[in-house]
Amino acid sequence: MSERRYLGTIGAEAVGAELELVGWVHHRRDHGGLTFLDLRDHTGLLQVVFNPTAAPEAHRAAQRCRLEYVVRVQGRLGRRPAGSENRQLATGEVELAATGVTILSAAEPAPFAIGDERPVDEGVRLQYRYLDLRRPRMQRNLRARHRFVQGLRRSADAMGFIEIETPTLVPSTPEGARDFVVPSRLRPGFVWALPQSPQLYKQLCMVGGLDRYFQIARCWRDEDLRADRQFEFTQLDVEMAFVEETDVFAALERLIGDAWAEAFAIPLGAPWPRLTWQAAMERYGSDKPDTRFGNELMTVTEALAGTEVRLFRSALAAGGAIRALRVPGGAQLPRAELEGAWQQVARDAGAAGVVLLPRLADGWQGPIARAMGADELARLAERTATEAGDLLCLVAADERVAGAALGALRLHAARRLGWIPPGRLDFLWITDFPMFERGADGGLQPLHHPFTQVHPDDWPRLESDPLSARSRAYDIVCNGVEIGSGSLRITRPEQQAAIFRVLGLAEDEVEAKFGFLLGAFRHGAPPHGGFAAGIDRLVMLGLGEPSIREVIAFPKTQTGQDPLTGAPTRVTPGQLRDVGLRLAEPPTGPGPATR
RNA sequence: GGCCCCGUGGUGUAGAUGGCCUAACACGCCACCCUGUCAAGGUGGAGAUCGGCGGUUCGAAUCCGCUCGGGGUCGCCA
Repeated sequence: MSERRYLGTIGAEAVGAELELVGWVHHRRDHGGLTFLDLRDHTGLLQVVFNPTAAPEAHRAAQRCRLEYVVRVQGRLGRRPAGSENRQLATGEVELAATGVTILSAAEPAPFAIGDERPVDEGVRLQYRYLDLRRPRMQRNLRARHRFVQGLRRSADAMGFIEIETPTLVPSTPEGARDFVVPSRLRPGFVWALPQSPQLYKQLCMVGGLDRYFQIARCWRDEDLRADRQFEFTQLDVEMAFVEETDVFAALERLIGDAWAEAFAIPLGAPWPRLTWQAAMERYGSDKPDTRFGNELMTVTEALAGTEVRLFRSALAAGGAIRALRVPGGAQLPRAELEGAWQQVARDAGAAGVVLLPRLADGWQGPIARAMGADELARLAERTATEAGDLLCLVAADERVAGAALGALRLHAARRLGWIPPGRLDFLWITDFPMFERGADGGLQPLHHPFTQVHPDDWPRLESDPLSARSRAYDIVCNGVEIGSGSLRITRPEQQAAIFRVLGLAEDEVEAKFGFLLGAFRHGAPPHGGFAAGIDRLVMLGLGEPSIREVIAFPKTQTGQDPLTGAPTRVTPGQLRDVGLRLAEPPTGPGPATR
């Protein structure tokens, strides 16, 4: 074939040309005599007309064409007869009068309609992903993703970043997420891990004098999947030497802003608002607040300090707080819904429950309101600006628990009552995260990672009161979705040693796990910091998709399987022998062995 | 591991309170008719025992239990 003409680009200027075109049969309209085939490629549709008197051979061949056949057609491009133009179609002024057609590939009837946006069961879509990819949604999404990534690359290049590929067979570390482990054939009994992030390598790049590193990095985490989480995902990974927070912020705002403009033709604006972690927790009960709407949380502990209500009194006696969320217009919600779904939201967030106080024109409703004094209710109304018609939600508990429950209710109310303005994008930075948190085992663990710098004001009390120490870590949040996080890194050995002491890591343990990094820092390490942003989530947001699976070509299901290939598969005895492994239990369930 | 939702021909759906469901509709598929349609039209046809197994019942797609699959979410994701 000479020069390929794409179907969606063919217009009136080509009228009279002899063309040879290829594509999929999108629609077929057989009038017995005249037969129309709509030919499709990724650029659009073109109508091909087969006339039995003008080209009997081609017409007969067209009768055999079915939907989704791949065909090559020859003919002359003509203007459509007056009155038969299709204004819905970009190429609707013209049509190809076919003189010949070749079936390049026949097609069985598709399990679902290709040219139709109607929803199809996602399991079926994934099983036939190659057909799903032909449909408008995935075509649009993957092309937008491509443009987004190209935008990132162009922008990074323009700012002097260089793209480095770091290894995907890396040492396994027990910290953080569960690793995907790869057995090592040449050292039986030893394993590789797939990287959860290129963190340590990019820091080594800084020591290596590369100055500004970036990578479109595939990362793996063997944890349960969600709408916004897959086993493997792609992040924009960035590290910069000789920088402070503001430099990293500016770089990320520009990178994402440039890519956003390129993929979605929307200017994001900059700089993005910054909110400390403390303020986010107080105002939204979340470290990834959805700031597209207000309705912030309030604290009413003082207003109820002298309360007789046992529920409140016992929480206060235990050192807890009473926090509040006002739901304007919420008093009309059915009692059954409040006591059902709304209570459930609070319980799922870890609270024992939520006190739901509808305020009507004739006063507060519910048994707890009746147990409260009139002055108490008046103070509550004043403090929270609750008016007739509103619903007041109160949670009395540990401050964090109360915040989490009301934060969850705030999101629930927003979806239920339509508080979220459509089309809005609220990017913001969350700063000043705590350095440590308590893990499930009661021990301290880094909130970000142990190479994060401590806030300069908090070094003095790092070891005496580690939980109060802030770090120089920061997140990007957009519309309540965590987009990514970063930090300024420690490069001074004595600071790093202090962190490891707080974490209770023995020196030989540190040496075994991170000796290579600490060694590098003894050879002239520039101060540096960076960021990692989830590309799947960014593209999902940009497209308004509800799940990252909609922007990933071949995703896994929630149970971590690929319905298309059947992976994961069993392993043959030979494969196991090669890598020196023996199965403790035979695998159950279906699934063929590979090879 | 917990909680919640869903599972009817190839696809999408309908099938309150169990019997009139020997399961309906739309699209798709097959055949025939039809020379200007474009979600073409017309006529006819094939195709599901209601995810699977077990139970309750005179009787179940409809009720119960278990199980499998899909999805949401909590835990988990330094």
